Amino acid sequence: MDLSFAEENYLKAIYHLSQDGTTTVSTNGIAEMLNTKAASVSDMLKKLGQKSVIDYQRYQGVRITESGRKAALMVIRKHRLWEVFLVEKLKFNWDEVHEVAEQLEHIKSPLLIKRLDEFLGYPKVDPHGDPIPDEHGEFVTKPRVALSELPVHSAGTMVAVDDSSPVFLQYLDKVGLNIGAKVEITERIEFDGSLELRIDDERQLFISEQVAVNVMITEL
Amino acid sequence: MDLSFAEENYLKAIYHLSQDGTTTVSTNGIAEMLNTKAASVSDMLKKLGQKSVIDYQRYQGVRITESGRKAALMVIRKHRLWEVFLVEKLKFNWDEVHEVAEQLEHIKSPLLIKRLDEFLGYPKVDPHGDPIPDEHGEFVTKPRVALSELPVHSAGTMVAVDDSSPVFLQYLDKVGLNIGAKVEITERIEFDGSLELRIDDERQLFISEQVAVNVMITEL
DNA sequence: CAATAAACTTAGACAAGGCTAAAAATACAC
DNA sequence: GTGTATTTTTAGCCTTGTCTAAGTTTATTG
Ligand SMILES: [Mn+2]
Ligand SMILES: [Mn+2]
Ligand SMILES: [Mn+2]
Ligand SMILES: [Mn+2]
Repeated sequence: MDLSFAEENYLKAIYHLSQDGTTTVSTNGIAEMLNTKAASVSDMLKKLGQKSVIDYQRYQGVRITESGRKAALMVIRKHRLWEVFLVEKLKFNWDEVHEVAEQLEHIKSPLLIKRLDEFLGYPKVDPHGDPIPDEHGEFVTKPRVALSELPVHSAGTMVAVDDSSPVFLQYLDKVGLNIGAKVEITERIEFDGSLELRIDDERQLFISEQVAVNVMITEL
Repeated sequence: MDLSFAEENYLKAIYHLSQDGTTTVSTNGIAEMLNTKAASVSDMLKKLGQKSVIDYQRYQGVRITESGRKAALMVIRKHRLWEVFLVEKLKFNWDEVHEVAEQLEHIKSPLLIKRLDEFLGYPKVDPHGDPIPDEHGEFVTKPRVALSELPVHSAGTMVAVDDSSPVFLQYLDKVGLNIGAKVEITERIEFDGSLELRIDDERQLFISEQVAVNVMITEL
C-alpha cells in the first residue's frame, strides 16, 4: 500500500502534531501546518482513514495508527538522512537543507535509503539535532530542554534547534551559536524573558526569549 | 516557467526520439516511449506548445524548440549525474540505477545539482557511457559505433550501451562484457548476424546480433 | 484518384488535490 | 440550558494528467 507525496506529507504533519504519534490532532492544526485549507484536510482524512493509517471519525479529530506511525517515521527517516547527506557531503549550510529534503523524502527506493544510511555511517541525528529513526522506526531522543525553561546558572551543551527556518538558523550562524557549543545561562531578564549566556566559557551572548524557546540543550 | 514531472518526462522523450533534438517526432512514438496513449500525448503536446518548449501544429508532428532542448538537457544532466552518484558512491550496480534516477531527475534545486556535480568530480559520462551535459547543456559524444555495424577484425574499446534495461545489463555482467573492455570481432555469422568476439586479448565470447546492436565501441 | 488504412485529435469521463461558500456539529458563554 | 462562536464537514467547482470511444486528417495503395 503505497502513499502519494501528498499523503506522505499529511501523515508526517499528523505525526508531528500529535507529539510523536500519541495524541489526537485537529483538522485546523493540520491545515495550518501544511498551508492548506481545512476543507482539503477533511477530504484527505477520509482517504487516509480508508488506508488505515489514521483513525478518523468526522468531527472527532484524528489519531495516527501504528501502521501510520511507521509510515510517517520512514518519511522522517528519509528526510533527515538526506539532510545529513546535504550538509556532510554536499556542503550545504544547515539552513539550506529543509526545502530540498522536503522533496527528496518522497523518493521511493528501499535500496537507496539503505545505502545512503550506510554511506553516511549510520548517523543518529540530523543537522538540526533531531533523531534519525532506524529502518524499524526506532530512535532515541537524548534528554533535551529549551533554554527558556531552565533557571539561571544552568549549563549544558547545545544539541538541537526546535525551529529549522532559514531566518532562525541564519541568525544562529550570525551570533555563532551552533550545535555542540557549551552554553551557560548567566542572567535572565524577568521583564521580557531574554537571557544573557556565556558561550564555550569564553564570550557573552544576549538572546531573546523567542530564541531561547528554540535552542535545546542537554544539561551537564 | 517551471515544468511538472509529467511535462519533464514528455520533453525528455521528445528530445530522445528526435535524435538529440533535431528531427520531427510522432505522437505514437511518444506514446510508446512513455507507455501511455496517443490521446494523452495529444493533450500534452498542446500544453507544451503553449509553453513554447515545442513547435506543434496538429497532425504535423512535433519539433523541440531551443528552450525545450535546454530544459530536456537539464533533466538528462540530472538523471545521469544521479546515476553516477548511485554507482560511484552508493555502490549500486549499473542495472539498478535507472528507475531511481527517473525519480531523482525531477528534484528542483539548482544548488543541489551544482554541488552534486562538484562532489562527483564533474563526471563526463554516466554508468552506461552516455555523456553528461554541463550546466549550459553542452556535451561531447565520443565517436561511437555499434558492434553490429563493424566489419570482421574491427577492434576497439567498449564505451557505452544503447539499452539500459536491467535484463540486458545483467546479461552483460554475466558474460563479463563491461565498459572499458577491449573488444575485437573475430567472426561474423552471416545467417543470424551473431558475432564471435575476443575480449581483452584473453578470451572468446559469442553474442547475438540483438546484443551487438546495443554494445557501442570506439575504434582503436 | 478513389478507397481503405493508419495516425492523430477531440469528446467525455475519471481520479487526485486543491479551493470557496455554505451547512452541520461541537464548544463556549451567559 | 439556550444562544452564539468556532470548528469541521459537505457541496460544487477547478486543474492536471490519464483513459476509451468516436471523429478527422493524412498516407497508402490498387
Ligand atoms: Mn514533503
Ligand atoms: Mn532537520
Ligand atoms: Mn522521470
Ligand atoms: Mn544512463
